[in-house]
Amino acid sequence: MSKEITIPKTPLPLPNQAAGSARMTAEDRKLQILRVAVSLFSQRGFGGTTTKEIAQAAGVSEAMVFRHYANKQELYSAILDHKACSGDSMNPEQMVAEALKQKDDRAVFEQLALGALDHHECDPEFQRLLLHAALEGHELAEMFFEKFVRRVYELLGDYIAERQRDGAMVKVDPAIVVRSFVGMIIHHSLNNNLWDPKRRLLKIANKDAAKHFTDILLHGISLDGESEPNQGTTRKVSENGLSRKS
Amino acid sequence: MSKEITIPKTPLPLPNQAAGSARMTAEDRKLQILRVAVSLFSQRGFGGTTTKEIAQAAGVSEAMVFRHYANKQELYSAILDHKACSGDSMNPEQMVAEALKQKDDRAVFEQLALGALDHHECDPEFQRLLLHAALEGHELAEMFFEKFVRRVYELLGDYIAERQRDGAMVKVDPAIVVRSFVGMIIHHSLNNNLWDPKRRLLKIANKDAAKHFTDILLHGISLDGESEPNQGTTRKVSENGLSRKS
DNA sequence: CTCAGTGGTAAGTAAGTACTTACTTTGCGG
DNA sequence: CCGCAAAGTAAGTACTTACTTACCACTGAG
Repeated sequence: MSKEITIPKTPLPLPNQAAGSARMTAEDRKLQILRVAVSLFSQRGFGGTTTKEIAQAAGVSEAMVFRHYANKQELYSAILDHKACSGDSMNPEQMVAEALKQKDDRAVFEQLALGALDHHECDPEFQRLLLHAALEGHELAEMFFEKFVRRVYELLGDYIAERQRDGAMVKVDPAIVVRSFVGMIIHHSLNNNLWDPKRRLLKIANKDAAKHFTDILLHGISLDGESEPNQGTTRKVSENGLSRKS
Repeated sequence: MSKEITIPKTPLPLPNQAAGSARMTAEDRKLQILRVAVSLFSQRGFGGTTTKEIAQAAGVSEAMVFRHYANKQELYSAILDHKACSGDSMNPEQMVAEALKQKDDRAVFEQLALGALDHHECDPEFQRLLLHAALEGHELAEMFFEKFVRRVYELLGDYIAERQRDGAMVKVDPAIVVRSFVGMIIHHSLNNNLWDPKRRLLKIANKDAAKHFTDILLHGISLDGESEPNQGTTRKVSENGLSRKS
């Protein structure tokens, strides 16, 4: 008697479209298997998903899974490939190309934020999949990091450096600024998708979130216009009460 | 022949202390099993870790694992319990109690950030474990959220609301400000522990990171002292070049 | 010395697991 | 309508998994 409980196994999410599962072309079936596998892997992870479950969810026998994908690992890789490279993936460069040229700081950050938030919202599986991959040390997590995250850091970092040279932003290591901003966005998505899907702590439309994150990054929340933030270490903003301006 | 590859399985991290594994008291052995299990679960997750591996890593037979923990699930829960409740856990309230009373904004945020960053740095297993738990939908992830995250949001949120009433901070929903700040911190830790342990994108001491995150939150990176961030939607900060002040 | 109690094990067991084989159905061009 | 390749399956195989059982060895109080 195995008492393995593993993960509460929701009662199988996809008996799939119209049950019967009429005969499909190989291509279609392959894609369909991939799609149900995406859903299962994102819910239970690689180790937590069995090929049998995938087959059942697709409405075919297990052998079909292995007809289309040499082994489980290959299916997993195919999924990550598909998710990372397929058209619906985000393209940050072109997304803010216009704003970058115009040096419209607000537009650059806000559009990027909104794009990311929307993307994560309408495809929450992606974030889960990626997290699972990263935790499991899958090479494609690394690939995603190299091909996407790094690009965002370079894109935004270069822009910030330029604006610093313009005298429009204080001179902090641009990477730190990027990390802060990306952190706000990713963490917010992660909260929405993983920790607090009911939005108990914060219920806010993506548009507003993007706007506020951008506000905070560009203006900060303090009212003062002090331009030299890196001074004494334990300086107190004010002993008591209002610091500056009403 | 099973071709299961699952996760590359590093060649077994812990043959453990001095091999031989002399006879221990039940209590000691139980704790030792828990400790090696922490390490394995945090690396491979629940589904990815076998009881056999745990036993081997502890240098005992599998039966010993089940003598001390009724089943795998119980061991997993014991771990999360232990991690979440044991003394080394963070206590945000007392950590910044002093600063809160003095209304020392900088100290409040910076100390909290530094505390969290240090904690995540010296116990990276915790973050991984928690992520795994959240992804797998384990109830103790929810518990952590309720008992810890929520508290931080209330603590910081209340403080920010107070400072807003003081006229010391702009009036945005405090929850958004908290989310932004927590986002910077957690995301930074996540980067260090999960995505970029080599610090290719950003190599920075926790102290400096805490300081810069606090700077950005409290002052923002723009030089202007503009106090009304929520105005027209697509306003451009400046058409070109410097916006305000040098 | 004895003998109960505790720390520990070897060797199971039943139910998975990934993956295979040998076979049957189906649709479609000729 | 025939033939045949491609879509599909049932029933394995070899092995792993969580968990159990029945037994051993050391220790120290009486």
